Amino acid sequence: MRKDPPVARRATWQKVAVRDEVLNRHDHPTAAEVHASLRSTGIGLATVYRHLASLVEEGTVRAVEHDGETRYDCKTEPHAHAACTRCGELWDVPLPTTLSTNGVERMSVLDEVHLTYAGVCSACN
Amino acid sequence: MRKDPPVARRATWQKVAVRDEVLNRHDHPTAAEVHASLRSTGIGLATVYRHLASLVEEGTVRAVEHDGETRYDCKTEPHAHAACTRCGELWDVPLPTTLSTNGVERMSVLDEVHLTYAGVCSACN
DNA sequence: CCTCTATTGAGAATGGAACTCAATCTTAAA
DNA sequence: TTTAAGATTGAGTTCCATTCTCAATAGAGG
Repeated sequence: MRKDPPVARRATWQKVAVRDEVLNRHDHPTAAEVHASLRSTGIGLATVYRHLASLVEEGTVRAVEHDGETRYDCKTEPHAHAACTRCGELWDVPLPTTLSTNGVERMSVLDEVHLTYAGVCSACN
Repeated sequence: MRKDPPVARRATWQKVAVRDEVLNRHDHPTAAEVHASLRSTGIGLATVYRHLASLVEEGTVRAVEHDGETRYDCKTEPHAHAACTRCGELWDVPLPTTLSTNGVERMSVLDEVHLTYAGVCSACN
């Protein structure tokens, strides 16, 4: 008996603010960072989380798990990520043009491929 | 002024138990699952976490982030994972033999490549 | 203006992971 | 052995990201 998830249907100013904030920055912000950027509007943290979830569900933005927290990505086309373990920076890199799915036969429906390179960026090194 | 992390140096029965448990199962258990399996020994959950962390640091086992929790993998050679979003099962798959690192030039030291396929396994479908 | 429902936000709840610290165990010296 | 110094343990606490609860509010359609 699960309650229906709270999916926003109306385009309230809160939803517009959250969407615009994520779409306008390319630095993969966390929910807390989005909330911080919108602090002056008085929006609540729970509302930010709610709208981020619904934007992901709609396919407007993409969620990226990194280092135990969820970051949001304005770029929805398939792509990989690279992360610096020193400074924590996360940036986009193209997905290899050919990616063999050898050994994934047991998967009858392949939805997503998550590829992340971890290392030290040249700035840190 | 950070306290040194508690790295276990002595091979206590607790450490041996945690290591053996992870090395003997191929189902990518979580810390809580390892703790549950060792319940009869009376080992503490914090001790399980500590030894899992030190085993990862030593390179004896490998940590895999999946669905917001850390799972432990007895297989340390480079390989990819596949996860069923329906039943939650996680299994090993080989890494593609050639994986272009196109666009990763900004990374001066490449430590790890994390590749995970997400979808629905044939059993669930 | 009214009613009904969606949405909001403050705060509480959750859950995995890490930390604290007194008690216990080891080691190596005496 | 006996002992002191130091490492390890585990119960409980704390942390932190995220989700949930619920009373209050806002809008849409009458």
